[in-house]
Parts: sequence; structure tokens; C-alpha cells
Amino acid sequence: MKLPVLDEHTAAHVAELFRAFSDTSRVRIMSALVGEEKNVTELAKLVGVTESAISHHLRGLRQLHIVRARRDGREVYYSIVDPHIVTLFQQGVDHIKAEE
Amino acid sequence: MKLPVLDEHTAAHVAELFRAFSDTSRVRIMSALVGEEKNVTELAKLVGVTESAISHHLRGLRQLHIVRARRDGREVYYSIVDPHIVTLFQQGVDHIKAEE
DNA sequence: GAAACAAATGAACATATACTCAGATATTGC
DNA sequence: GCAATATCTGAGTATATGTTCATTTGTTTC
Repeated sequence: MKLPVLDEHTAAHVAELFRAFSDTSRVRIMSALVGEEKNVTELAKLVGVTESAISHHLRGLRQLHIVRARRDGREVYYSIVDPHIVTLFQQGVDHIKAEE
Repeated sequence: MKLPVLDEHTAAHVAELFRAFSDTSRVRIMSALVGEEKNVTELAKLVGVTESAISHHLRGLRQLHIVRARRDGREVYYSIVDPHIVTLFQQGVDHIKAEE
């Protein structure tokens, strides 16, 4: 199938979406959130960076509506909003795993 | 389904893959190459940046084995290597188009 | 070989990005 | 209210990235 070239505006949004998964830490955050919500402290331990760094990443992912926050007492639990996003992410992971 | 957190090495490769589509110009290049090979001059016109910029982007995409080059006389035609990559890319585009 | 065209390359520069640190904000239990 | 814990935020910094410009390389036609 042949598509016309994406217009600047749409392309910018597509780039923005893929950019969400273009960093090692964010990829690991996403992989931790697949199938199970986690709070900031847990994510920091799992990913191996400071809670501050995790928080900064989550803010970006939240602004793109990729993750959602739910506060429970002192903790804030994050989860992936849209199952389609999980599929997209998983496809990227599978592609890499296939060529190793 | 619940996955363990991706190891640093795999996550870095996944990030690298998604980073390929994390720039507006590269997204437009990819969209131009879906279904049809194109040379550098054509891509430069379609995307609206210099041939040099296109060439730099294509080098990156080539190193990731996302596109392949084929020389025909003076021109070099580029095409997307793997149909799975097209699917992945299209899914990102569709996600954006769905929410507009 | 010389001229013309297509593409690739390296350096330079401006901007974007990820991380750390210090401090602020929110919530709980006393 | 106060101390402890969890999270967020802004500033600063070091590095990565995208683009342009000048030059080089590869190819064709004369």
C-alpha cells in the first residue's frame, strides 16, 4: 500500500509518540508497567535510577497520555492507559528479541 | 500478561529502534518509503529538507537495518527492509490519527 | 579527461534531552 | 502541629541530536 507523505503536523505527533520509547530508562519503565501498575519507589528500584529521574520520565509519559497516575495514600501508582500502546511497545520489543 | 523488566542491554536496543522514528523528518522519510522506494533527491523534495540532511538520516536508518540502499546510476534508491517495521511504524501513525 | 549531477561525509553550531541535586509539596501517624 | 515517607519540581550541567555548510566521492555524458 502506498501512502502520501505525512504532513508536518501529524509527523511531529508520531515522532513525539515514538520518542516516548526512545530512552533506555523509559523502555524499562514501560516494560515494568506492562500488565501491572507500580509506584515510583518500585520503579526506581527496578529500573535502577533515582526516584527523581523516574518522576521526570513519568511526567513526560503522563503528558502524552501514555500512563495514568493513581494516588493511594502516600504512594502514586502508575499504569499504561491504552492497550494499543502496550501492543505497539511489545512489537518493538519483539522485533529486537527476534534479531538477537 | 506480566513481563519482567527488560534488561539494560535489550532495553537499549529497543530504545534505539524507537528513536529511529522519534524525529519529524525521519517520520516523513519513513512515510514516503512505505510501499515505494525513493532516491535522496525525491525524499529531500518531499520532506522539505536538504539532501545532506536526508543523507544523514538515511545513514542512521541504514545502520539500524531499517532501510536498504540500491544504487541505480547516479541515484541511490532507498526502501524499507522489513515489512514488520512498516507495521510497527503504521501502528504509531494510526494511533496518532485515531486521537485527532 | 572535463563538466554536470547525485549522494555522502565531517566539522561546526544550536537546541534538546536525561540526569543529579536541593528544595518543595502531599500524605500519614503520632 | 511535627516527624517520617513518598513524590514532584526547577535549576544546572553534561551529553546527544538535527541541521547547515563546505568538501569529497561516485557516476554519467560529452
